[in-house]
Amino acid sequence: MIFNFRLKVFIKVAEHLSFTQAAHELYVSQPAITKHINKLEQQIKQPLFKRRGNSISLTPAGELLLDYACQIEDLYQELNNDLNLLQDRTSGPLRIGASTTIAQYILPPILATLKDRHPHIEFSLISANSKRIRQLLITDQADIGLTEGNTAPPELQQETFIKDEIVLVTNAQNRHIQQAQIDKERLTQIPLIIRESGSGTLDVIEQALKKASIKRSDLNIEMRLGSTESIKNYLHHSNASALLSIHTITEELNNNQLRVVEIKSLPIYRKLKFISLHGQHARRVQIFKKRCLKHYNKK
Amino acid sequence: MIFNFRLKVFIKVAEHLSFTQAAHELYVSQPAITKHINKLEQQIKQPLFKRRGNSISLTPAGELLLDYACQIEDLYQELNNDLNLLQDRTSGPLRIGASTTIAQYILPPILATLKDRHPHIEFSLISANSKRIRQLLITDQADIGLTEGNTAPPELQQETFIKDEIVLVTNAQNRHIQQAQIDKERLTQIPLIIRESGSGTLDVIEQALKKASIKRSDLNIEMRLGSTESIKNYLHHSNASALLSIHTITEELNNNQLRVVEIKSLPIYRKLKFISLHGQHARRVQIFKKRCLKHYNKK
DNA sequence: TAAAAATACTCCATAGGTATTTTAT
DNA sequence: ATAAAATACCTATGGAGTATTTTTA
Repeated sequence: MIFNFRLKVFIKVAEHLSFTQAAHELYVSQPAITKHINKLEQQIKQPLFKRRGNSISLTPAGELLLDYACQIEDLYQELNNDLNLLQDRTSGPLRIGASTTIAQYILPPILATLKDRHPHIEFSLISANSKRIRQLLITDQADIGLTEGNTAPPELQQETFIKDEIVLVTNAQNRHIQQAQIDKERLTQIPLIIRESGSGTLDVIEQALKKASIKRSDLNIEMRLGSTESIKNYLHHSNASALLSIHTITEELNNNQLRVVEIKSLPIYRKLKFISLHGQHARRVQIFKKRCLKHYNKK
Repeated sequence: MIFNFRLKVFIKVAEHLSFTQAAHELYVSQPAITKHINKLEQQIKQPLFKRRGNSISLTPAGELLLDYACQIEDLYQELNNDLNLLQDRTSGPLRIGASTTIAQYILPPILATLKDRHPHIEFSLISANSKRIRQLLITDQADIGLTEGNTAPPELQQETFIKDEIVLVTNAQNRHIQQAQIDKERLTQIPLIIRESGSGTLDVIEQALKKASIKRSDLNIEMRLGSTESIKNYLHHSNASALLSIHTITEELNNNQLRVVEIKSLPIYRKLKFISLHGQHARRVQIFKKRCLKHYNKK
């Protein structure tokens, strides 16, 4: 990916008429935006925005630049597409960014198959939170991202990968919960282990509970733990339960170490998505996506 | 002026198929060019040039990039034109780069008139050698340049300003040369003061002498001095003569301090030129050029 | 007074330089 | 052997960050 970041900054600011907003979408600080715009104004020797303290608008020079900047960005876009097509090889590096759960539980088997079929692709997997993944894509430090389907800035293309389900899990020997199903009122009595706040998984859970009119204070939260692995290990020695992505416990379900308890009329779903920069059509990326989808469709 | 220097580097290298040549024309070092190209290749993840030790050629990716890069540069060009038209004011900064003689003797009166008529233009005058002036223009540290008409890279537009004449000058009281004319054989006997080697003035002199079949060793060089002012001061206390641009001695001719001695059939002329980046159509630049030309035409 | 942009400062990565080595004809 | 590009190393500038201040609706 080759482009002019300063122009991109300008376009974003012009689109939103806000330095702060642009800063968020480009994952840089607001003073960084200020400096880019100042530099541009200095280069063209005239102001691009009229500043009115807490709002801005484009000057005629700004309008003109916006027009050209868009054209230039489009050219860069096209260029990058064509360059990707050209190097369409099944060899070379592929930098995948994935949020923690996906990187730990979903991708490893897929990557194993892929490496087998495409030994010349050099996979590298970065795991980080969703925001950081989006940032990696925008700054061209990753070729493809996999995260929970959060809102993303418009230059990021989203595509559904799979549905994920968050389920109630207990130790398979748990005698406090012997049914395969419970109703949502019962849920509030069960001692629960959940992830620390800030986790993507916890966010979805809270949203679903809200829909079902359950307040977080209604829950009987026994403990918050920092990782899925910690939670699973805790469950092995406790009669508490946890809300976990179904994908994180396939092993333990097969071994009969853990057991899923259905919560009647409270399904918690989320979509896991591929995200990539528009025009990211490199062959390796396509191969990767296709394999991911196939892996889950054959089941 | 706003553009992408790295792309410009690539275009230059692609045009000449030479890193070294591109380095010269862009006034940067060869390793700098190497680094730019490497960076580009890294960004697009494929080589742009095939290196064969002492020659290079474009890869298909290189051909593709060249195509787009030219389009992008053209857009930047147009953009800059339009921006210049927009800010067409008779106020603001005007950065002039001029070679020493021009900056010291030719521009001051012109700038005085101009400041009078356009008090809102903020003139700044940088004096340096011709090469440095060209470099200032290319790197957008000057808006307009004035130098002796040397060869310049193709992105610099040249336009003749005035003809300059290098003349033989002596102290007005010099009793060793009383004629108004001498022939070129006599020239070789006269003790001469000239500029140090490297000076643009000296270059033209040597070329003219060569044409007249006079070797430098034929001349009776009494001393080399570092500036025109030094030479003039020397002449005031000596019976030596000097070859100086006619423009540097107008004052002393009026005061009858110095005297011009014509050398028969050995006129030494050079052209002084405006140089600017193509598409430098800012109003202030036009005003400046027009005033320069007018100043000399009215005479 | 509250929201947004500007400023002050610190830090690090990058672009540039010079000197030298490697490479392919 | 030579011409050209690559490499090594050093320096300075610019871009990014955080914390804070200024501005105006």
